[in-house]
Amino acid sequence: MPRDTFINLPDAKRKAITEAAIDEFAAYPFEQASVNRIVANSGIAKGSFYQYFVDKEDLFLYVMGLIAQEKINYLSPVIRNPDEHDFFTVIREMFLSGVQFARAHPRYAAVGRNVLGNKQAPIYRELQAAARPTSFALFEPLIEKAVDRGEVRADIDVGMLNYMIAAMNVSIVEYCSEIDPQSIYETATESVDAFIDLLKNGIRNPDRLVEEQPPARLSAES
Amino acid sequence: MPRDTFINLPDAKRKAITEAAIDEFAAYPFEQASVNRIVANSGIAKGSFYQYFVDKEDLFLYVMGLIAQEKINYLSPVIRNPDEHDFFTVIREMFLSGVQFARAHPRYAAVGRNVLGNKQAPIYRELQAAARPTSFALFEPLIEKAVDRGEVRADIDVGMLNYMIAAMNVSIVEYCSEIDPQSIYETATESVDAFIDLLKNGIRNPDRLVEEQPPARLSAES
DNA sequence: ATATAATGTGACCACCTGGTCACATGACCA
DNA sequence: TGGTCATGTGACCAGGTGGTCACATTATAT
Repeated sequence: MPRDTFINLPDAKRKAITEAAIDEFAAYPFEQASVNRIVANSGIAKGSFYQYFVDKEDLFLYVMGLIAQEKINYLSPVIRNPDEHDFFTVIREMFLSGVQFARAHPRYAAVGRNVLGNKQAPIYRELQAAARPTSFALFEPLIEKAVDRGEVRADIDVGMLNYMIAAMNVSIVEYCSEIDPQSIYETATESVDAFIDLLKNGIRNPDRLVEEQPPARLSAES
Repeated sequence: MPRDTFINLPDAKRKAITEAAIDEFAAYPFEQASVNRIVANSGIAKGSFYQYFVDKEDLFLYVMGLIAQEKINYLSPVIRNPDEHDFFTVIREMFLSGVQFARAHPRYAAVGRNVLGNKQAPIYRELQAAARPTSFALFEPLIEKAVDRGEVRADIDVGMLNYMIAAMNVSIVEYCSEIDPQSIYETATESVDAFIDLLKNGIRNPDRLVEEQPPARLSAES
């Protein structure tokens, strides 16, 4: 946690520091981020920095907190009340919120990407330990409920689907910002819908005759 | 490229250096990897290192070359002759080869993960620029051919599917090594098959009556 | 045995890192 | 005005970085 001296700082100064920190953590993963650059870019003295934060990590966690809070603002009512909606509607909203968040706050998204890489960095494990329980605990029951409702195939591996959807949630943001960096809203929506459709219906041609269905698993005598 | 002095080195010494380098790049991303640690762990003098390699980057690219070559060995005949097989058979083999490679060479896989994170690091962009053309150029036509053959839905976005499959190829390795670090062969095969099944058929319950099919895209008046 | 070339070596370089600390500055109060 | 206390400051620290270089060692060839 930042020290009181930081909290009591004039808004302009506090903002300057915060902005410089976000820039730095967006440009470099935690280990490579430089306190020297941050203080230089925010126009404060090195010594002052350590009166505001106990650590580089202290600052980093503070920034992550800002990001998390802003991210929550992007969760639509649909996601907050997931039980009242179709499963695919919920994850569609989730994907969309991710894409929109990344477009509205590209620097925040960059920070997130930097921490999501380096998964074996100690700092990641700390964050993960804190955040995972909530995210996973919230989502798995959602899938189970979707199965109960008959929206999702009953033979699905819940853990695996959970993992895959989480992975897709990241990939789709990457994909959208890659094919259309300016990210027109409609393009993103179309991409998300296409993703959802793939997830929902699969990519197999449904018109195809199912002659050779049995040997779906071949070449491995396990 | 390593200098001749490195190529001409006695096998034991060359191996010691290579091993130490792999360990280092598996433990740290390129920027944080330390030449000092590498020379210490391989028992050579700092000066000697720079007679073998021009750079830290030179060594890194050498190691990446080793990994790429070993990875190629894991590509089954099915992948080498993709046109002769069903599309889903090909990507099944691809996923499997990825999982098996990661199990057989965990350090290599760790190096790969470290470079796949830090996507904005200069070193990544260099590698990507070199490797992407081949990987993408090879795979996209495969999807197109699958569509022509009627194996895959014709209304699919080829670019997106390509992206998604590439992303899944990474996620599934992560998933497999997470649920079963020792990675029994059968477990991995089952997981891959489950993934393929999801990709193929989607997660929607096919038995469900398609009453509310039309309003699949709702809540966005785009 | 001697000259020459190739290779091994670690002290050293400039630079950067996160973090500290003695001191300067300034605000507030008596 | 003088005293007290919170805040601002940058020189400084130990330690690490990638990379160099003058020199020692070894191998080769004459």
